[in-house]
Amino acid sequence: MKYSLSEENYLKAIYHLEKIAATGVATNAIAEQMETKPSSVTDMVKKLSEKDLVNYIKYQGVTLTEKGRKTALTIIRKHRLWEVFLVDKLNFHWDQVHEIAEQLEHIHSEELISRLDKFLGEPDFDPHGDPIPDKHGNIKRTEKKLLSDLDKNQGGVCVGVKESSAEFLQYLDKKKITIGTKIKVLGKEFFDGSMVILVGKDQSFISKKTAENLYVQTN
Amino acid sequence: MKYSLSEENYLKAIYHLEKIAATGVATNAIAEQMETKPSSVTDMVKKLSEKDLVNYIKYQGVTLTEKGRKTALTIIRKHRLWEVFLVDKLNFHWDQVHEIAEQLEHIHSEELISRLDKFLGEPDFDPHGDPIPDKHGNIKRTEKKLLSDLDKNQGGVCVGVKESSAEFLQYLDKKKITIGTKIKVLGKEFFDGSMVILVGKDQSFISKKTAENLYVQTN
DNA sequence: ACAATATTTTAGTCTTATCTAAAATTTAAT
DNA sequence: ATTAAATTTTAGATAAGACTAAAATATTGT
Repeated sequence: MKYSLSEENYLKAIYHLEKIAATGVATNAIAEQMETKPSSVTDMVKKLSEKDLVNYIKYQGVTLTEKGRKTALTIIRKHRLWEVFLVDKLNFHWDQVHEIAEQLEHIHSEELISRLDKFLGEPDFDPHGDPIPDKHGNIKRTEKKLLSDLDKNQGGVCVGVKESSAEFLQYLDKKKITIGTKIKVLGKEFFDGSMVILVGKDQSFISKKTAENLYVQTN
Repeated sequence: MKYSLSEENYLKAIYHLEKIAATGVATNAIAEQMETKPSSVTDMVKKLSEKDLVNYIKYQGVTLTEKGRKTALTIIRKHRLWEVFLVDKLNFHWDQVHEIAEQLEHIHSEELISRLDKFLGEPDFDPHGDPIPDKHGNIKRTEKKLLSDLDKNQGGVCVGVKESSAEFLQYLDKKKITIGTKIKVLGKEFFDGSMVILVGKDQSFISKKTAENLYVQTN
């Protein structure tokens, strides 16, 4: 099945919101995510429901059906594979690729994605450390922690970011932190949650907010 | 300026039709090319005229303005660069890439195309032998050339013969080559100047002498 | 419990791009 | 030079997706 740009974007948004909200995803939440109005969301959600992509009961929010989840995951797969292409092959910086990938993710061609995947070496993670679903929609789940949850002297490898705004990514760059960077907590200030950490060989000071948006793999 | 998918497709169609029709491009011709109805064309053409992309006088067909031509050429540039990507990097066959490139050509990002161009080695021709406009919309305008002067992978349309003996013309007939036939150079032998060429869908072997007597148009 | 507030849905409108049917204009034929 | 035929335009309708304003339902605070 081929879905419209709008339908695909809604599915993606609902998928991401479903991970956060334990209950059915609220109309208002979708509206905010999509930068549209709640009434528009209601209309679209009805249409997606007709197509068996979401479960929808009036006033009770939305959940993805299996079909909807699979569809969302193929779009996310495409988005992340294109991001790898943009960074690895075209040498874009990791904070420049989101907007372009938002467009590329809607190109319809299974063959294209299959070949792109091979061309890129069948990567498991995108440039922000997010996992790339395989063609069946399976995600390689690795437990990752927020840097803010590490204790003093604990260390790990940066594997992703929670927030991926260009501002934050550029800030991380300035701090010489990127996917794969080794980090160790040298000190943690109790009163404001700020940290002194070791980044490679240099000390760095980061705020609680930063630590709460950086995922590390500890092993 | 950013134009809609539909607007871009109309501009492209008009560009291609303008090369054939000496006069203003007919509404019906556009409708056929776009697989739509003449009345739809009239509507769109009015809109393009408002935006100063085409010159339009009722009942007298359309021509592209300078702005329209430039815009059409950037879309064609994108289309052809993506085709090179699909064939050279993803190993698609040259007859599989058109449909996918039709989608990719509408991705909006100058930076992307600039980097893609570099990544591909700034190619001058697409996999079908069509020339790739540069970022300013300039096409390597090659008026009619001798087939023997073409490089590998370059293509063109047969537009004439240098020698017009019956023998030669009969030979061309046997080779299924006539005015308007599309030809692409698949291989060129250095030592005797002979060529393997694609005539329509079939391969053919021709001598240097033959190639030196065939004019092709490469744009 | 029940009023106040927040959320969600409905109803009706708008825009873009398309269509059909009918009218206007141009081109071709005798 | 008229008429017939083909082309093009207009007028009005439709579908997708979004919006506003108002109505319906849920949630919250006391």
